[in-house]
Amino acid sequence: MAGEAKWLEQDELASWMSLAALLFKLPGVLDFQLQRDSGLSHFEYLVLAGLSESPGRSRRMSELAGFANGSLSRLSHVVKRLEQRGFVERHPAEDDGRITVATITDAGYEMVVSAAPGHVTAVREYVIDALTPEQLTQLKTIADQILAKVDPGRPC
Amino acid sequence: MAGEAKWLEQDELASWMSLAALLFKLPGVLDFQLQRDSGLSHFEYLVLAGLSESPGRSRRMSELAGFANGSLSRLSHVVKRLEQRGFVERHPAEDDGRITVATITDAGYEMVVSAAPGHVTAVREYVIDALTPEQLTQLKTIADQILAKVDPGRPC
DNA sequence: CGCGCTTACTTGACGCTTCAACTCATCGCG
DNA sequence: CGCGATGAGTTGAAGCGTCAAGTAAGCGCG
Repeated sequence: MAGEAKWLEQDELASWMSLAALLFKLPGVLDFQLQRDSGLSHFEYLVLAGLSESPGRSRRMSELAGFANGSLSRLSHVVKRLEQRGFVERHPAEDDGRITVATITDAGYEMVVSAAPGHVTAVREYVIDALTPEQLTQLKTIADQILAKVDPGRPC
Repeated sequence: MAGEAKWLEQDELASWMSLAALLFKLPGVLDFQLQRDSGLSHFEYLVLAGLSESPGRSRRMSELAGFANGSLSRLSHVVKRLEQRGFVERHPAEDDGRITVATITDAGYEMVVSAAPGHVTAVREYVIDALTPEQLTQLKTIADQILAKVDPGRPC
């Protein structure tokens, strides 16, 4: 690789270690809470939440995949499982037969509604309450700056 | 769930969304870089890096699992694959036959040495260079505070 | 109007992680 | 010493994500 790879300074390293630990642990506890209290993976939750907020409680697959930050293939598998569990339905769009529209069922809707408060509470407990309002602002700025480097072509 | 689940305020939500995006994307690009340039997953890298820095380039399995933040079972599978690739060796400890000691081979050592600069460069590019020194300090403080809530029984 | 190209999704196979069983080795205690 | 309990790792099956290939519907141009 690069012949000139500068190792990290002590305080850079310390910051990175803290961030790395955060990157590893926070998703873990949030996933765990959802799975334990609602039997949903985080991705499944995002899918159901996305549908529940969409007009007609429906959305086409590729849009939904983008919303949930996953590949179309992944979404397809997940939606198949959610359909078997009775939380969503799939129908081809009337005007274009290539398009599949996923719709959340009443059972699915109740599932999100019951899962959401616990999830929000967990986010509040672990993140929001741990920080001062000022730190929250700093965090947003920091995260956005890193994201701009990581994924330059994204809105905001 | 909790009857009293307070939803997030607008700016809380915005900060959370940025953090959530970061949590999702940053591990992705870092993993991708390692995989592409060195053919190692992040976990494999951690295992090899952990061994390369240990006295005698060796460490017992359970210690190594803790270091790499993974289960013993996961480590066992991974080390088996790394052994098949010729990067590590496993031997029972002389004084206690229950213990397995993993040792990195020369090939494995060269692999970490060649992988490390690219990884460090990626961290620098995506994280360090995106922030001011002051923000790096803020980030460490923020991450540590969240981690204290998430995982109260951890050093520092 | 028909034939190839593109779009939108689905499917199957493979690899990795997890979970629960299982195998040994060692320790404690009578 | 013997034997159950505990500790350290390993293994196999099951589930999820990814990648590549497959299917089917629309579009476009001769």
